[in-house]
Amino acid sequence: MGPMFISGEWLPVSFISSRVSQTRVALVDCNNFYVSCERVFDPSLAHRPVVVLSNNDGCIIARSEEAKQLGICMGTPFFECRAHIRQHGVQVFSSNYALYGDMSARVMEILQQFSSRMEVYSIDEAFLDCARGSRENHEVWAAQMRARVLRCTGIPVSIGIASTKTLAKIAARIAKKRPERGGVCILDSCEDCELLLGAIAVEDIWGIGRRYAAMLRRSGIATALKLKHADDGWVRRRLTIQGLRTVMELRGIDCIGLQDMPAPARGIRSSRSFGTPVEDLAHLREALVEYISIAAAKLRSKGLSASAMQVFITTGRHGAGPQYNNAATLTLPTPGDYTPDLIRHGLNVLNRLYRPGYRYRKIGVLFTGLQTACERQLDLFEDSPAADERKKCFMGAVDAINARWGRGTVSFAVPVGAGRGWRMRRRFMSGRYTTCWSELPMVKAC
DNA sequence: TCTGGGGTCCTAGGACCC
DNA sequence: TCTGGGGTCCTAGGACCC
Repeated sequence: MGPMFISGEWLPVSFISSRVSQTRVALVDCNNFYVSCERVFDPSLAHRPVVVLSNNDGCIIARSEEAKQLGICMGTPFFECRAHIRQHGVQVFSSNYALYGDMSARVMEILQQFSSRMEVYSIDEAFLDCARGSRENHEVWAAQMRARVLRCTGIPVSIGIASTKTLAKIAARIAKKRPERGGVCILDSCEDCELLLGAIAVEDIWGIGRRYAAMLRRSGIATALKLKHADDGWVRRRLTIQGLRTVMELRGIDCIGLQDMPAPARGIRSSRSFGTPVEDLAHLREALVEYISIAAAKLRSKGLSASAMQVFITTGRHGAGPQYNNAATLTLPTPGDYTPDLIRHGLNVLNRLYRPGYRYRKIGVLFTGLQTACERQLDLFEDSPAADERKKCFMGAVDAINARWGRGTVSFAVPVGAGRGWRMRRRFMSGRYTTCWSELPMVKAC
């Protein structure tokens, strides 16, 4: 069956098929994931307020329930709430992605045992296709899943089940907010659904962010229930086709579908804010080389070559002083994944971009026009096959060493004098307990 | 005095997500 | 003093083509 034409737009096939088949999708969401990871390896953190900071110890990005109750908000700059945090004895961690990434992989491996189709949506969430069955069957299935994830990894999860992904997200939210439901919420009957949607604020809907929520509220739409019954044409004009899909999904019509085959990446980026502002070109070059190396390793790990690269530098949006944000894109002579070539091009772009006299806060690189080896257009004048093979062997060796001994064990140098003050701050790091031999947790015998 | 129409491709910017 | 990083999709507008 082909796609269906509705309200001036094509919607996917699933628009029709779902009405007939009444599929069910589950969203499994790890509770306060980063905090939960830290707690697994330090049980003394249980029942205590804990927060995890973003890179560079900038903002609050994860909070335990106790920290939420202290009024600590998501995204708050750390320096603004430091006094509050100290006063209440909140435990603070820098983000430890080596640990969270590995814990995530363990959770996903277990979830996979519960469904033939699964979409890993983010580091702490997955959508699963529910087998056909009664509500009772789904309740048992979800309860088993929660118990097994908790037993095998120590991570608590909430599960929402509904006919569309958008409704499943809402169900999981309800499951998390109302502990009496045992961590599982199934949205199915119409009356039940309408009642619950009336209590969901419009900004808490998946796909409705701050801007859209403000606009909707100004137009008298404050709840998920109101949005569900909004006029299609109006939604289409004000929220684009994406917004119309969200509304359809609230009505129980599947417009997004489960993506169990991950789509190929469209862009690969690496960037960081500096620990302290940087003014001179030499330090910018040093930082850029590092980020190009990271992004290029990611390209190779996915078997991709980039056909264009964008370099961007910024003085940041906050703070006093003159501001300068700029980016420049370069189409590469031939698509590639070879770090030294990419560094050479990147440094040339940076030379064009750099203006002296600014305090830079961030630099980064974005690779686009990604293609797989078999898609790659060959260049009549490019390296000989032997030279190409040498490059491949060389990068393969570098990647293998860095995979075994840690990122940056072997790196590309640029001439630079001073220290590395630009490196990001990570003052509250826990150990890489699961991915680094020297940082395994120790148990003391009494 | 009078100067087309329809299409594709690319990019920048804005919205969203975790 | 101190405000993350890495993604996605959609739209509008410009360049270009016949």
